[in-house]
Amino acid sequence: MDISCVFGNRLQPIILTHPPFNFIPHVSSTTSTAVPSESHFQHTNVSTKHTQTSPLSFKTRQTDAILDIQHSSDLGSALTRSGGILRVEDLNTVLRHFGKSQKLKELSQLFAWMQRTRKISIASYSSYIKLMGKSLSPVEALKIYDSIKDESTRNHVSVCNSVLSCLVRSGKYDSSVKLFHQMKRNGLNPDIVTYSTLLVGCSKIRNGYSKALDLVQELKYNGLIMDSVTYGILLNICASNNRCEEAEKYFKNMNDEGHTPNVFHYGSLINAYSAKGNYKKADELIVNMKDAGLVPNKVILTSLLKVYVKGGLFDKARELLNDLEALGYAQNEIPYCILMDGLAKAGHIQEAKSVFDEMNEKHVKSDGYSKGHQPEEELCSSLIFHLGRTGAHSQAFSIYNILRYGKRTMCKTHHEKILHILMDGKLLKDAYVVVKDNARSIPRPTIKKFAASFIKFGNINLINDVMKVIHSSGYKIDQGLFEMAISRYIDQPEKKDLLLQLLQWMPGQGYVVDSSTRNLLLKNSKLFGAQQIAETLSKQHIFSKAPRSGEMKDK
DNA sequence: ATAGGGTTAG
Repeated sequence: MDISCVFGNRLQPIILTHPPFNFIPHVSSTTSTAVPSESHFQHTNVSTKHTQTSPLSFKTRQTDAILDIQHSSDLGSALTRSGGILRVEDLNTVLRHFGKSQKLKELSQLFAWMQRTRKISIASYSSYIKLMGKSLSPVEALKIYDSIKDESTRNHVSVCNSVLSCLVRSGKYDSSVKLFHQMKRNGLNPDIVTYSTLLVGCSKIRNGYSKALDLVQELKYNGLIMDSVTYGILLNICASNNRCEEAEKYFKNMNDEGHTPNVFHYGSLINAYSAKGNYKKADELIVNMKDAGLVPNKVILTSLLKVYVKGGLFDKARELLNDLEALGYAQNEIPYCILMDGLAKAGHIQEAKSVFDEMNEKHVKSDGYSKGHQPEEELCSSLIFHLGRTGAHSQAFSIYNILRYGKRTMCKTHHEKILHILMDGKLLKDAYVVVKDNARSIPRPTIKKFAASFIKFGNINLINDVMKVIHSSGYKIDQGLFEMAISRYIDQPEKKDLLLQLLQWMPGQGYVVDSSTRNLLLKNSKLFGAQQIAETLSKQHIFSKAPRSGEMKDK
């Protein structure tokens, strides 16, 4: 079989890295385990002193040899010293041990030694490919597979299944399907492990549900029997694709076929119910689960919380959250987030806020499930969104501030979002604070909208400050805004000083009033003292001419 | 002897 079909080009055989020894993998499923133990000694230089004088039993010496190889600081000499006494099965155990403890160097060194001394079996290849695929790139695992020259090893189901799982694990669904077809073309009979592996692939892709159904049909057609693992994967797929009835059907089938469901099977089914908020069925399932002697764990109860929230049973959900707290299952933000978000969406803003406050009081932490995510921030942002949408502008702002002054870094887009909410709520002074601190992270159109609304409706005493702040953030103030500001001052002539201040500030920053604003000012100049206005405007005029004459001089 | 699953968060 040629794996190159999977990536389209022929992969470099691994042989190149270990030149003279591993050409002929001298492996077949029959010879590997049938090697008589005495023959091991001809491959290595086992210390004669050890083998002859040791009073220990052969079994004990094997155990010692395993420990020697697992813990030696020099694997090469440990293998020379202790490798000979061991059977292939023992070496496979050590191989898996190195894989489990992430000792990659030792893992490949031992495998190379096993190839060289031909103490290697199908199981060694299956394990090695699986372990390498877990920690290294799948390409590396494929190279290993490609380097296998022995047909019966290459075409072995468990070896192929290992490669399949490497592909699936690294998200290469299409490649895994290609390999699957190649396997069948080579006359290999896929087994239930093959199908389960491919089903896992279906659970990781979009629209995997119908592909999963095809595979189930095919495996049944081939006379294979679904087991509890296969059912587990299928239930998972149903739950995440909103296929509640189908999940129920598979759950029933597996029971009928004599497979006892575990917490994960129950969990998937509850999860399927949670999408629809089917609390009656979920409650019933929890009862069945307890009757079966299983204890609902944190994940199951959290899913149940989701069911209640989705079903609108907020009192029951609140009660369940208390239970979760009592059980120590509410140490991360997830359950609070579920309830809060449900409340916020249903318009129960005050209740959502109180759950939020409670969560903060309890110093709930992120527990690593969030993998680099910032769920606390996400839930805040969701709450801010819902609070803003339902008109609770100042509450939204208080949550923004918790985020802002919390230790976490926050996403720049929050500034813009809260700004819109504050403007909707006419909380312009708060909006001003947000702009002042974050002007550079806010897009120009939003700045413009803010400035316009502040100039029209904000505190008149702060208009000039707003102008200065947005200007120094790099925003070029347009005539429309100046005109609005000046009209506002004209409406309140007692703020004449502020108007003059603005007019005097403008030319220094390269701004001049346009002719219509100028006329507006002159028309109303008696309100402010015609003399002063005229003087200030003429200064602007001089400034406006100055840069142009400067340009001329340069030429 | 080897290969396949494991969950919560719009």
